[in-house]
Amino acid sequence: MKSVELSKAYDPKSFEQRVYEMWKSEGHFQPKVDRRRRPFTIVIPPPNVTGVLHLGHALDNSLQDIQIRYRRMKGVPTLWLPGTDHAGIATQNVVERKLRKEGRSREALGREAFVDETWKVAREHRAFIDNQLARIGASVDWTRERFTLDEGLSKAVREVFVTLYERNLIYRGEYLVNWCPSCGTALSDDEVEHEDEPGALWHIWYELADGPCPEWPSGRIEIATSRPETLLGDTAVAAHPNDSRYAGLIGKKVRLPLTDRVIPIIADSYVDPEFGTGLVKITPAHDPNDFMVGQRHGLERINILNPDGSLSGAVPEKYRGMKVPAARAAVLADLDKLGLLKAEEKTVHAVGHCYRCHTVIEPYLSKQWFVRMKPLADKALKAWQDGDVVFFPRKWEHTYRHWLENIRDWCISRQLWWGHRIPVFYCKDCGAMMVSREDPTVCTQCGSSNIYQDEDVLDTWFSSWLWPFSTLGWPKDTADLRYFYPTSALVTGYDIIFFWVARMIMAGMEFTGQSPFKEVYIHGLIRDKQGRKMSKSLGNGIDPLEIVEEYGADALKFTLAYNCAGGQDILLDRESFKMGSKFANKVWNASRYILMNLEGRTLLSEHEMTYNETDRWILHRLNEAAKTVGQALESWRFNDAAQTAYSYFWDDFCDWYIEASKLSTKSDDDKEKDRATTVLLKVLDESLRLLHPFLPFVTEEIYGMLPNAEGRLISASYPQWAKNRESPDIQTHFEALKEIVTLVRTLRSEFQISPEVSIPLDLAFDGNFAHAAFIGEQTALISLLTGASSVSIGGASREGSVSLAGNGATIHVQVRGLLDIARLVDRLSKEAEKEKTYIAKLETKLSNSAFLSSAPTDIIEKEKDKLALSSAKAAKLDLYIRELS
RNA sequence: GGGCGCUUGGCUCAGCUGGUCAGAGCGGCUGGUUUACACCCAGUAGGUCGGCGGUUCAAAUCCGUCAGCGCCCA
Repeated sequence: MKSVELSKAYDPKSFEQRVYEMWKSEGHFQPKVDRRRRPFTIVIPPPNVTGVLHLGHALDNSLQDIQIRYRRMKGVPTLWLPGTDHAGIATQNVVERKLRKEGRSREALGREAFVDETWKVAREHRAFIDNQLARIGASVDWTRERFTLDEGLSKAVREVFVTLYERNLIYRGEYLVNWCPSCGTALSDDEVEHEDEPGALWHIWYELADGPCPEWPSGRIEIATSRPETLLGDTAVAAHPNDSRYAGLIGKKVRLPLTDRVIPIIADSYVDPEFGTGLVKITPAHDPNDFMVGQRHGLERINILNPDGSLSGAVPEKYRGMKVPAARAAVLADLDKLGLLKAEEKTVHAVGHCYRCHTVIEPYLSKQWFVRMKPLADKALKAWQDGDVVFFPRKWEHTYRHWLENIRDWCISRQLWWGHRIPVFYCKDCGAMMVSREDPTVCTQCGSSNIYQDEDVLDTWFSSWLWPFSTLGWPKDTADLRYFYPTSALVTGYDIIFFWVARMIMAGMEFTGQSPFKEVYIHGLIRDKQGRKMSKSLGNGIDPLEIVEEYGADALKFTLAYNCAGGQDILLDRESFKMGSKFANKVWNASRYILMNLEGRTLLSEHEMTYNETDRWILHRLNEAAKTVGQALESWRFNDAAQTAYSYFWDDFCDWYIEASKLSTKSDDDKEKDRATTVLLKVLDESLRLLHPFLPFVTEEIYGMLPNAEGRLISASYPQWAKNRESPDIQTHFEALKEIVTLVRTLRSEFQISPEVSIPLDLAFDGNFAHAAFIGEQTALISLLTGASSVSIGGASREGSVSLAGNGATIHVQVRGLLDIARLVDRLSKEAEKEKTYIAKLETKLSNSAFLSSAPTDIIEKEKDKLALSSAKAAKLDLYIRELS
């Protein structure tokens, strides 16, 4: 057989894209549907079509890829469905910015042309995102890629809207909504981010309309507000009905400052008598609480804002057109001039911002569409209570439950052009409203053709919440839907549990009667080393493609998985990815070594193979690793899985097994060289399988060069734990061997005995040493690993030797002449000291009658064993010290 | 105001259901050109597991409390 030459350096750029294209063109990403087997399905959390994948996406997709590859190799029909989200507000903003730069505008273009333009941009960006996904190695089934605005998905959206309307779960009404003046649209409560900001509480005098009176001689009352400009829309002042201070004022009127209006003083239990002065201005059109007070008291709602956030015609002339901050300043200045501004008290309060553009949100009165959430939430809660959906880690179930139990109706209409148009039509003649699956041509009430469609579009999340089944064909009863739905798992970050995860479960329950996925794995967020969220404005973001360029996609994936523990956030910088890169390099070089030594070798067939002790040891280790990795992946412990694979490959396979194999491969015995090479290739083959989910590219590339490999690694079988691979005895024997080797190496290192100096070793065993027979057969190996000139068992002259104490074994090393004896004595003394401290601890424990009577017997036995070992070791150390002195 | 998380060697962090779990990677230090790998090898550096109290034969691991940091929801 010929050797296989791998390039000297691991260079992921030279093969990653080629390998990806190969997988894709050979159809490995497509599920091999087998009706008899339950499939493993994940739908990708669809990224914004006009966005760019950041490290968070890289993490999310790496984790999904690992799971998908693992299941695929286990022979499970596996589907990972990719796609993108039209992201209404974000995308519209992107396109509007682009238009502005070109000197154009949405308004000038008109709706139709603008939507066309947006489609163009979306298509371009989508190709960009697809490429990013491919570059990080996502093994998604591109033939099933979906977009939330696809025809089928749009049909699903419409079906859901109409059905919910028919079930009386969608309604339209005029309410206070969260309004983003910059985006010019309403938002749902979840799309508002609250931040504490420095502000103030201004105390303002409101004068009684009828002047001073016996009940209120001062003739004026003090109101505290954090938003003084809204007083222009006040329609009442309220006190708590039980607040005796103001009992005499209820029913009287005050003159509203800066206006010519007179408004009543009312009593409402919403008012907190402890807060401020206990008197509150009521602005029903600009505060959610005031809105409800207004409803109870039939107060007028005066909307003082225009959609762009400027003050409307409802306010006195001089304030019209001012934006809120300017209006606030003007109102305060004017109040001060009039002597009506009593005081300014600095405070901090939570201010809502738009999650897309960070503009301050205004409560704004408008007619919008809402989903009645309570009935949907109840079903989603039940799914969780019944165990139909399980969160990993479990703690997120509290967040999920809390949100659902305190659910508020969902404002789903958006004043945008990009999105699913609301399927509601109005008749201009008779005013009828039609909610229908198909576009009507005439009014169903009066037959008039003078009808028009609602101008607004739906919240993007109104399509995202259908994603797990709309992507599989729903509402049609497709083969994919029947086979792959409900999906197996959802992988995402905790930041969208409300937005997305909970709503998907609601929609799944309502429309398919099942939770759309069985397991939800919630991972942490990627942050920089200071713990800050990565963001454009901070400039601390890391582009995953830059990492792919610098270190390779495998390094990216492995590093992320290795650091993904529980649901903890992951703190990273560019340097962090060296970890994965070094590991991939190690895999490359270990393989390179094995493949470069095939020259002239003949591989043995299965039936002529024999395994020596070291072979059985590594097969045992591999077997254990396969078991641990599998269990870890199935319980979503990515770090445990990655760490197990890492230490198996590096520590066991490279540092010990390959080194040990040189005993055979560098021997003169051709038969033995053939045998050893066969085992090396076999173990390498299985190791590559074990590592493939974490390092897909490099393992596939190497696998392709194995002389006896068949097919592609991506579709090869995953190592499974097997009983007949177990060799627990050899495992403990080998641990004893490693201890002996390490003792000698440490001696060499500490006393700087150069590698050229070959030293004779003689081993002696305690009477009850369980590994004596094994060690006795491994003298050649010990010699190789320690650089000893000879290894004998009990008998060599101890003249001129120093002694090293292991657990049950003693190594006599013929180097006394080379050592600084005083230093050796010092070292042995320290070691003996440590041992004695440990012994004392154990003795205390073992003389404690409470311990002896309460602890399980196996624990007591273990402690006794430890004591015996340590005592023997301490005794030996003392002996050696005496011998040297 | 309610809820959650974090505080382990210089740095970033693992440690599930309490008894070799005091660990990893990076960094540091010592020594290495044995033709797989210097993205390497061998060895090494001793951190009261935030403070206090409790439960237990036994706690980094459970409970309480305090302090600091962070997040989510009001």
